[in-house]
Amino acid sequence: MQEAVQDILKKNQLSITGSRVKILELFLEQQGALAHGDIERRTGEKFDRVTVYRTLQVFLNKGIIHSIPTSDNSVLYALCKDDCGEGHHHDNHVHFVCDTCGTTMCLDDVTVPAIRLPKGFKFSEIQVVVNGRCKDCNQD
Amino acid sequence: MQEAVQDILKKNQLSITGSRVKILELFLEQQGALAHGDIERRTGEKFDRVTVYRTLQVFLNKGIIHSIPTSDNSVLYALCKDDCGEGHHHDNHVHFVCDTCGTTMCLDDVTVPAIRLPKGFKFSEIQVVVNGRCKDCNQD
DNA sequence: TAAACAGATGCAACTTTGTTGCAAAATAAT
DNA sequence: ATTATTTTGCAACAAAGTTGCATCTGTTTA
Repeated sequence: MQEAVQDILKKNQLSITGSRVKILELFLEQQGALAHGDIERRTGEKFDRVTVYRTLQVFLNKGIIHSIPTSDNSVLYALCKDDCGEGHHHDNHVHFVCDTCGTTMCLDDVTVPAIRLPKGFKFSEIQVVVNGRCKDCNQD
Repeated sequence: MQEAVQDILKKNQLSITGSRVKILELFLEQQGALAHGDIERRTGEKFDRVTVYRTLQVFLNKGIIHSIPTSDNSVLYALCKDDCGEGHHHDNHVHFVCDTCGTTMCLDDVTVPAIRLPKGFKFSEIQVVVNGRCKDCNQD
């Protein structure tokens, strides 16, 4: 774990600091997406709010994480797959929000379908967010 | 226009008040989606911020408008088609955000494709937001 | 390894966005 | 026209996000 974290930071030419390590660890040990508030809470408010914002911003810029638009318009972040480089992401997967347990996750195996746009429109990115009931919640 | 507005309000059993009429007019005379801030500005700050929030909330509940999640996580609203009733919407269309002019619009003719979810997952709603360059901006 | 540099952090102050309770005003019903 | 019901505006607040700056930490180089 420690190694993975340091690897990611080094690969992105980021200095290894307390907040970056801790926040990356959170993402690695968690399968779902995290909101800014989650991160503050789960770091035990050890870091300043501003630091968390800036750390997330850096991770976003580097393509380490990506943000997910949700229908209630809260901001969520999730780890990118390795093939996301600086500048542009290619998170070509569907996001799923469970209405029962509230978890938001990446469905890495579900690719975004092609969309036939009207004449004159050109797309650069397509976001698909599915709401429903996740695997775990459907077992009850 | 005036009639259309009053019609919509009556149909939804809402009293006809200044802010509701004005805000509905904004939506009707505009093809794109509106952010809360747009509405405040374009009503000339005639109405209290709180009133605008509450009016939008009422319109949402009644199914007169729907909200659109965007990748930059701002909240946008757009008029629903007539067949949206109170409680649940069926805005089965794709939303488009133009990266050039910033307009967000409903592509009413582009329906949301079926998504094949992994075993155990059940969907209730699917949101598709496409970023790119709109018709108007591609003519330049 | 220590000094020097660059970058990251924390703090304070502030802006923007959204919410709540309540009294006053506007709308609808009688 | 009067009453009852909604809606509105105000004030105060809470949450979310930003900026500038001094201080501290991590990295580099000698």
